Amino acid sequence: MNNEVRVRFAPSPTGYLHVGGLRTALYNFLFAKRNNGKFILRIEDTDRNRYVEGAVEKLIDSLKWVDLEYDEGPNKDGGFGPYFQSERLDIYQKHIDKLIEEKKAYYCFCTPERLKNLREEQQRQKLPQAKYDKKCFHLSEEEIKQKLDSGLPKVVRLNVQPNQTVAFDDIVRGHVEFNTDNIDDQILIKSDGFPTYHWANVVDDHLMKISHVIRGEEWLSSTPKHVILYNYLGWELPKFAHLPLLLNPDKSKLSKRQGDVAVEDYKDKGYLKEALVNFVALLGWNYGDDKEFYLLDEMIEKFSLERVNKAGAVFNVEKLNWLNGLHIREKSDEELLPLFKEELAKSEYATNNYDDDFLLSIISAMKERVTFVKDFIYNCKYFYEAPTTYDEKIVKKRWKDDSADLLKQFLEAVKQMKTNDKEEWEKILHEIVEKNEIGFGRLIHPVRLAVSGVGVGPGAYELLQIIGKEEVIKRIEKALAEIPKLKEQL
RNA sequence: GGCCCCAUCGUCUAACGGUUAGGACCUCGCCCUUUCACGGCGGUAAUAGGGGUUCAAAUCCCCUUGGGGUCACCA
Repeated sequence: MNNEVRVRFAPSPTGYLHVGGLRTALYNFLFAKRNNGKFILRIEDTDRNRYVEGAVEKLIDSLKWVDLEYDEGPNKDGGFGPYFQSERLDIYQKHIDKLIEEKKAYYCFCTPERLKNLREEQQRQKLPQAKYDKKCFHLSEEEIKQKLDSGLPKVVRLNVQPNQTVAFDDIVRGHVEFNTDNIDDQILIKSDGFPTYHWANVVDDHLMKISHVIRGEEWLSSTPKHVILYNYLGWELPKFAHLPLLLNPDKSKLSKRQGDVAVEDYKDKGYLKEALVNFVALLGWNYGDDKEFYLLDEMIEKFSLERVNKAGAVFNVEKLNWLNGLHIREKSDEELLPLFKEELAKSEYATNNYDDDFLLSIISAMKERVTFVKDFIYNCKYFYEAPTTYDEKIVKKRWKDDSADLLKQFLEAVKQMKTNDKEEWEKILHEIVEKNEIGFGRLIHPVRLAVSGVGVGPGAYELLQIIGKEEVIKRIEKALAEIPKLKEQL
């Protein structure tokens, strides 16, 4: 027996990677890397009714996007494959036969109708819990053989012994106990021959030598069934760690109804993978200090299951936004450039060919004041095109009686400019301010308005430099013609 | 409803018997500043309630309340 850490992320391919799934995958990944173990991806596709075209690919793409590369899994055999449960049917069958032989599991031929009636009857009697009545467990050998031969639809159920205590120790929750009276004879093999989650999961975790089962809390109440199975099979129990749930703002389990839940939604909205991962990691885990900015490698160094919280955590987008801005600011301009170009390609300016120096100068000017990479476009459209309107509030507030005259002086000075250096912009601005003996804002505000159409943005010298001499001249001439008229109307 | 899990500012969390209950997001104020931001400083804001145990309880135990999960031939 070796004690290599092997963990798995075992999603069912329902179409996309849920952010809750991302957190589960992340903790598995961090735990594996922290302990020099293996992170395995296993696809739990045992429900053929829920088959979704392309879901596995999307799942893998999302995992790849956030840099959670698996060590073993689809197209990456580590000797424990296949990693699709739908390709392991014979394995589940082989092990179930042994269980049936030992009466630890049994065939059940009850029809869905009978099951439905049974449940309804139990509800009518206000029984504390609806459970299968074990009818088929009491079938004689002959009856079973006869029904089997006749090809009746059948399932295989777990034979749960009455009134026993099933206990296990959970790394995040501690000691947990259940009484088997509250546990149903779970179906292990469905009538279509496919295993249920419970059966496939236990068999695979054992065969794939999974050392730690790290999954969402929604699995806690079915864990005793799994424990019973491990015991029946004589297999060693893995360590369990049930993670707190991710919650909607109203504290219910995070759902699509109340916002975006797919990783790709966040990607599309322009979140950085680093920010999403950082954020989701902190939903249920912290190292014990005040650090909140994390890159994947730093998390690997510090992660431990012992410091995972028990209580569910509300997925709070505002903090995610803050982290996104933080991660943008932590990246170099050069790192940001390709991300910026991606957004540009999706924008109305896609067909324009901007050179890197221009884009880099926008990044440098705007980096401190954005939340998203796409803000490099939409928060400062004046870098890409001349303003078509002027912010009325700013016109009202900043356009004074002498503004037109000052702008004219500025225009003349601009026309004389020899370079497009920041220093020269600064110089001519200051000369006009001194000559007219006015405050700096008196000139700067009208200039900003004329050139950008708005009252906010980066520093004036940078602004002018990025827009450039020729364009500044055009914009000021236009503003001179339009703003005074606008001012009159207000 | 049965079973199980959980419970510190609005939100994410720290404090693993002894702290003026700390940090972050949000929000508000001030500073920086040509604007908006960034940044800095400061404010508002929490141990769900009740019993125990203890010299001492947010922390341990019990009850109540509240929230959540789960009770499928879905995972």
